[in-house]
Order: sequence, then structure tokens, then C-alpha cells
Amino acid sequence: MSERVTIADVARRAGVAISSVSSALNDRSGVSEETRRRIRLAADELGYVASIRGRSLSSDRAYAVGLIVRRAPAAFDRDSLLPAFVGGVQSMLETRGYVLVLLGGAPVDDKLQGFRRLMADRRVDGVLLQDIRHNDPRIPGLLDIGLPAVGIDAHSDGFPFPVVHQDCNAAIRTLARTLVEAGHGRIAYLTGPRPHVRSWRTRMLWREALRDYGVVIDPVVEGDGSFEDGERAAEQLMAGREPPTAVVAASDAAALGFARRARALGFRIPQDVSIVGFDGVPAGRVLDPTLTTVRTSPFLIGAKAAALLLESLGERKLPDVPLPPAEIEPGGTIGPSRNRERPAPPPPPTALECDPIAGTLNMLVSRAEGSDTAF
Amino acid sequence: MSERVTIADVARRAGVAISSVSSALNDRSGVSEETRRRIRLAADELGYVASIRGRSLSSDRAYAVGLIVRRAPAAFDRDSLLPAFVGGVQSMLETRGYVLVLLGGAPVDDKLQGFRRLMADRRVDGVLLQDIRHNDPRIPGLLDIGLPAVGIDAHSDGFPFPVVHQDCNAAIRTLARTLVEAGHGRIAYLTGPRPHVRSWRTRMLWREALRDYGVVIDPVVEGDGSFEDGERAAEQLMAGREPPTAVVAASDAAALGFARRARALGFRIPQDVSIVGFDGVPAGRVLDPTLTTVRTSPFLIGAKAAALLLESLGERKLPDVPLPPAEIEPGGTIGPSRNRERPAPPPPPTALECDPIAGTLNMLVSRAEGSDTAF
DNA sequence: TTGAAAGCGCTACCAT
DNA sequence: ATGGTAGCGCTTTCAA
Repeated sequence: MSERVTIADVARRAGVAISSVSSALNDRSGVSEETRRRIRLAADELGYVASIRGRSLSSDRAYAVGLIVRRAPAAFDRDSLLPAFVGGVQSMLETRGYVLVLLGGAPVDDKLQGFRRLMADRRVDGVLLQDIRHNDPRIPGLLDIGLPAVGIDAHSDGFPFPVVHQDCNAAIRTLARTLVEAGHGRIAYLTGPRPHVRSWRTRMLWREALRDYGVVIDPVVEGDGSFEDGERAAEQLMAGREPPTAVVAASDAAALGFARRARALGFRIPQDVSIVGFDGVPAGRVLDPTLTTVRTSPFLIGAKAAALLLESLGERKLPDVPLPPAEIEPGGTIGPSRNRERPAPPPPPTALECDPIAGTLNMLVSRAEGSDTAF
Repeated sequence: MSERVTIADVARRAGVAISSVSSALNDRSGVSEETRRRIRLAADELGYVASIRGRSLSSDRAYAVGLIVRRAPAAFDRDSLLPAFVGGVQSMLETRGYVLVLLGGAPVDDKLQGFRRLMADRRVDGVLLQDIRHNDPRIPGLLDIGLPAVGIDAHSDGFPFPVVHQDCNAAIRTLARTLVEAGHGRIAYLTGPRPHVRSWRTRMLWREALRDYGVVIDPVVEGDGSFEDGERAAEQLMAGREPPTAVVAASDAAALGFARRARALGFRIPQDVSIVGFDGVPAGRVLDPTLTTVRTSPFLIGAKAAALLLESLGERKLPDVPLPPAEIEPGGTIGPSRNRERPAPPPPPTALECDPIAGTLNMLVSRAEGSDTAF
């Protein structure tokens, strides 16, 4: 209600010039300690807080970074990692006086009209790019107006901005090996949205990993990675005469949808079908047994991405930031294959000759409770 | 990369005054059609987009609203409804040229230092208040600096801002009746965070509803509404010698945690214990059977709240906005009580004499599959 | 209808 | 060390 307190009010009260107030309050040099103290006092008494608007205009900085959530607002809840990611961003920004601006959802007409306006009006000093696609139209847009950006998990060739990327290959290979050693030979794959770079990479990694262990993914079910998508996939795959003994999904949501439907069709998890997800969303713990998945670190990714972006605001192109690799969330949805050809159980490893990785593997294969069933 | 195109550039190119450009581009009257067209053309050719900074300073509006997520950034992922809510807000804002600014998490020292700064620097034109607490310190802060606000689901007395509120009483009463008619007499309650107005209200509504049907909630387990909290509650409640036959939780997360742990302890759902959640989070569908809960409408709430806030930017206090009441998400976690005292099954209702509400009730009580078990 | 000019609140530069 | 002042890019008022 009270009238705005401006820098001029503070200057008047402290009996100094406006410029001195600015210098004093921004911890710049060129102000005597005595004067600085007097100014601080005056500012406090008046409850002065510098207007971001004036500051923004004159300093040519918005003190804000943008996150462009590239999906329709009504589908925001499809991204279960969004809150954690945003939390990470926030945790970094708030230590530096920056804030996060959410820039509109998907462009309706794909002409990016509104989107470009948001970038061009200099509301933010830089943006975080999520859900990056092949030939993402945002990239030329950003280059065009010269807005700094940081990519999230997008190692596509020639990407012009620094990238925060979490390696998932180790986790995937371990899981692949686990599946193969558990006897799985018919492994299906549920894809994520086709245009996403990340979906595509994940798929490649799985394909290569399984191939290296002698298994060709088959069939591949194209989808959008949603829960319903997983349900559909289960319907389709498990109805066939030779259903897969294991399913790998590009997202936890799809994995959970698959699990639900497969169960409804009478398949037990993991005795009849093993399931592996990807992401590490909280809902994975609701499944019983808990979903085995590749746990990424959205909070950490958000924090690192924000930090990288803030740095980018100054300099030119910075090096990519690696993160600790994604880990495996063990869970209980991997079990021995019923079609196992070599039923020889691995000899119990002794402590000494125990390969640490193999040890992990064995832990990951949960012994089916009713393991005395026929197979 | 290219230099910024300013309004002066457009004016020069079109051969008119700056003020004319402003008027023309903002669809104000006082500009001839001919001039307006010429100006538009010049602006297009130059790729001019008005700087929000200059506009903001001179028009005294930020064209942004803030959302203060009142929890630590690391706990953002505890709010499973956040994405949907934010999506709703976004869907409304983007039609009006506004954006959403996320204002820092919880104040560390509870002195609201950083928080007040964010409000006071006029970065936003108004804020959405979520997770409102009793005697919420944000309220005097907002009143102090005269920033408009809208409350989400906070019907506390004397709340000085308009509120968007979704009625849950009907849903709760129906569920209460369902539980009681299913024979449940020992019903436990898992609370949400104590200081939240919403938690408190939900609890009151459940208490009153069940009391009206002759059941006193007992015991009440205080908690924070998290998944782990639900797990703890299960541990505590189901270990006793007289475990409840039904549990009502103030959040789906707690309900799901409870379900998981209860199962691990050997209790079947819903045969041994019925569970009712609150919120309608996506993860509820992962539980098998699906979680019975009160489904709120976070997207709609977000959209309405944003709309209300935008209106508030002009006028004084506006009336509260009611929403369609929360509905029940049927699910399968309610079953007949094992301790049922009056085993008389209700006579099959004919189409004619069927009370629509009672009809709903019957649907909600899923017949336990092994209903021929002893009870 | 059009144009000139005064701010908006701040930063930063240049005198003093 | 301090003070004066020219912008930053826009809106808005007031003359012409």
C-alpha cells in the first residue's frame, strides 16, 4: 500500500547522491565505510528494496533464466521428474539472486510465435533447454537473438550450447547383462517419444548393450512413453503366442503401465515377465515389487544446469558438465527367465573370487518367491 | 548476436515518431490505418519485439505473476500435483502474455529475508499462495507491500485475498458412508503436515463425516503426508493387536506408503484393510488395486487461480471462485470389513428404487475376490 | 493524427 | 570519496 521507496528516497534520507547509494548497496568500492553505513541504515529504515525493473533496464540483465517446458501445459504432469528438476534449478538460482521463469508450453502452431516473442523480449538472460529434439527449432531461434542456453541431456552433434549430461550407459549395460544372465532372450523395448534426442539415445544404448551380450531387442514398440502407452504395449505384446520374457521401457511411466496391464492379463512379475524402467520416478516405489529402473538425478541435473547457465551468461561457450552416472534402482521386477535354456545356477561366489559387478548382478535378480514353480 | 532492435529503430524506419509506434503496436487509437500499417511493416521487417524491461519500467507492471512454493527445493518432488497445477497456471497466463515466476523455496531462517526481497522488488504483479499455513507469515508481508495475491484452497478465517477452492466435502462424505456401510468401525487417519490449513480442513471434514455416520476416527496418526510417513504409520498401526480395518490418509503419498508396508506385513488390500487416499496423483493408478481417493483438479485450480489473480491486478478484493467439487476416483482399495457386525447384504437395488448415491456406494465397495473367505 | 518530451528506477561514467 | 547526469526502452501526456 505504501508508496514505493526508490533509490532517491534513500539518497535524500542519507544526505548523499543517488550514485553513492547505488555503489554502497551493491558493495562496490569507492564509498567510505562511514558513508556506506549511513546509507545502509537509511535503506533499512525505509525498507528499501531495489526495483528489479529499473535495475534490469539499466544493467541490461533480467536476473532471471527461463525454462521452456516443451509440452502442452495440460501434459505437464506427464513429466514426473519436473518438480525435482525445477527444485534443483531453484536451489541454485536462489543463492545468486536469480529466479526461474517458466516460458509457455508447446507452440500451438509450431511457428513458435509466442515462443520467440518470449525469448526476444529479453525477459530472461538465458534458458534451459529440456526435452531437446532432433532439429529442435528452438536452437536457431536462440542463436538468432543471441540468448545463452544450456542443454539438458542432449548430446546431439553440433549442439551449440553447453550441455549437462548424465551418463546412463554403465547402468544400462549392467542391467542388460543382468537380464541376459538371467536367461532372457526375448526382450521387448518400449520407446519414448520418437523426436526426442534422449529417447533416441537411450534406445541406442540399450540396443548396443543387449547386442553385445548376444540379444537382439525384439520387438520394439514405438510409443510416447506414457503410462497408457505401457498399458497398450502390454496388451499388444502379452497377447501374442510368444510373449517376451522381459521388457525394457524408455520411461518408468510406460514400465508401470506395462506392469499393471500385464498383471491384469495374468502374468506375474517378475516370474512371468521381467520389467525395467528408466528415470527413477517416485511412483516406481508403489509397484510391488518395486520397479527396477535406471535412476537419474533430476535435482542434481537442475542445479548443475542452472549453475552452468549462470556461468554462460558471462563467457562464451563452456565445456559440457558431466555428472555422476545414473545408478540402478534395484527393485524386484527382474527375475529368471522361464525360457531359460541353461538352468545351471551360478556357483555361489565366495567373498574372494567375487567379481564386484557380478555380485551386483546377482543381487539384482530377485529369486522368484514361488521359485519352485515349473521352469 | 544482432544488435537489439528498439522502438526508435522502428520509428526511424517507418518515418514516424516513437510515440506513434507505441500507439500503433499496442492497438491504441489515434493512429491512422495507413500509418499503422507502415509501422507494422517496419516492425516486422526489423523483427522488432518490445523489450519487457522498458515496458515494465514505464508501465509499472511486470507482466509476470509469482508462485511461491513453500517448501525446500529439494522437496519439490514431494508435491506430485505441482506439475499439473503449474500447467494450469501456465495455460491461463500464456493466453494473456504473462509468465510464471517461481519464487524461492522455503525461507531458511524463517525471517523471510530473501523471500521478502523477491516480493518487494516488483518482479511480479501478484502471487499465488499455495500450501497456506495458519498465521502464514507471507500474508502480512504481501499486505505490507501491497502485492495482490490469490489463495489456493485456503479457507481460513480472515484471509485477505480471494481464494480458489475446490469443495471436497461431498466426496469425503460419500466415501465415509461407503466405509461405514461396508462395516468399518475401526478407522485410522493419517494426517498431513500439521500447520497446513488444507490438511487441517481435510481432517475436520473426515472427522465430521465419519462421526455423522457413527464412527469415531481412531487412532489419528500425525505425520507429514509423505510416502515414508505412510509406511511408518502402517508399521505402527498394523503391528498392534487390534489393527484398523480401514485407513484414511490426507494424501495419496501416505496412502500408497501405507499400502505398500501393510502388504509387506501380510495384509491384503482391501480384504484385510481398506485404504482411502486424497489428491488423485497419477501414482495412484500404479497400485493394484487402484487407489480409491478424492481426486482434486490441480490443472483447473491452477488455471482458475491464475485467471483470478490477473483480474485482481486491477480491482480490489474479488469474490472467491468455487470449482466443481472434487470427485471420487473409485479404485479398488475399499472392501468389506472383516469385523463386519451386520453381515446382511443390501438387497439388490432395482433400477427404479435405486438411490443414485447408494448406487454409487455399492459400486465403490469392490467385492473382495476371495469373498468366500470367513467373515 | 502526429510528434516532442517527460519520466519510470536504476547503473555507470565522468567530473569534482 | 562524492555528486551530477546520461542513458537503458518504453508509455503517456501534452502540444502542434
